Amino acid sequence: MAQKNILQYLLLGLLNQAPKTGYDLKRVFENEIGEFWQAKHSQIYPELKRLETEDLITHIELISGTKLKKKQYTITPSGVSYFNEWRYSPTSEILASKDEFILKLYFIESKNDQHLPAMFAEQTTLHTDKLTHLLARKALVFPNQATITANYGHYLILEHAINREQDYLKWLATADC
Amino acid sequence: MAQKNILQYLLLGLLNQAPKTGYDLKRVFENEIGEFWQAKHSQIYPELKRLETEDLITHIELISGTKLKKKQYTITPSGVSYFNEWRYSPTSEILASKDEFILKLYFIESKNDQHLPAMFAEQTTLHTDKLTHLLARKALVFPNQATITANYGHYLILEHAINREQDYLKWLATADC
DNA sequence: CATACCATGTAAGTAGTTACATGATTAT
DNA sequence: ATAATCATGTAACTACTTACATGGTATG
Repeated sequence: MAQKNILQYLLLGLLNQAPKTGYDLKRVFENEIGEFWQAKHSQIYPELKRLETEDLITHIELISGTKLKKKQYTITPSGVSYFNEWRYSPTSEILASKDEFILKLYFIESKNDQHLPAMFAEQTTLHTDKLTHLLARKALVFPNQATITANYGHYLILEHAINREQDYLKWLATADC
Repeated sequence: MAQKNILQYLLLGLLNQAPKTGYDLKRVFENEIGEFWQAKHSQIYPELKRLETEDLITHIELISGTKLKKKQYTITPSGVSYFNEWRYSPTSEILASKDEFILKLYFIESKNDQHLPAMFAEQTTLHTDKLTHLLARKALVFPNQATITANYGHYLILEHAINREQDYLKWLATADC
């Protein structure tokens, strides 16, 4: 995945919602959008610096407590238009999803391979755990209609993640026999 | 995706089925397993060279026509055991699927956003085309039960890809309203 | 005879991970 | 006081893409 620099748009989009620090952004990747994009702090901090040199964002320094410095980034007007350009442009390519389990399945030669049941059982556990976690998050973050309306995009993405796990589990159940 | 070198296992697994040239391998990525892993020839050829220095594969030179040289790679016994180690080891981590469309959705603020219908329509077209293509491939490659039995892993992976597109389309249909 | 495909390679660059490094604050 | 978390950064490396480069073969 070395080509489009989608990270920059995500950072701009997140800063377009509200000013944030690098650490705040890092946490968004760990939580809400982590299901569909990952970024470590070691990638986020340099990218924020680069975006600032491009005048797409600016920062001010805040002090937490007595001496802990943090940089709060804000999107600039040109940052907003650069973000909107991406946001409302066609999304033609379906980005690759890589699935190591499916690849291992590819090398199975027979329906009766003795390893198949254990492999399916393992994935079922894994995806069940993930689904449970996502459902718990949904219940926590969206307890009522007002919270959904206030964070509609986040809701959509979480719903999609839940849907994806449910379908994956359904496939595991039917494929394994 | 910079960490596990899954490509090496895929190359070994494919050579474990039968000896192949780099170009043969390149085509497998374009066709059968391209739905779940991608690799360009510029990544495949150097990796084959590396695997040979590790004594996991060897090659002989063949001549096509009168002078076109090609290298046919064969897996070695240590290559087979290295492959099997991966193949039958637990697959604990669910690898990230990156979806640019879902990320764009994340930044939608309201259910009534005027851009939503066009965005969903575009994705519906995209995934419908992909599904059509996959179904055509299935009909072509697996015309009868014998072809399924002979390439069971390939069948499983293609079925999963079809299933995934169907579920994605189902979600697009219900989420868009 | 030209186009598409077969066949192999390298170079340069971008994206992303892991590890190294440091220090402050909050909760237990 | 100690562990978890807040907060920011860089260095080294691996994975992957795009572009450059070359030449043979088969089909119409």
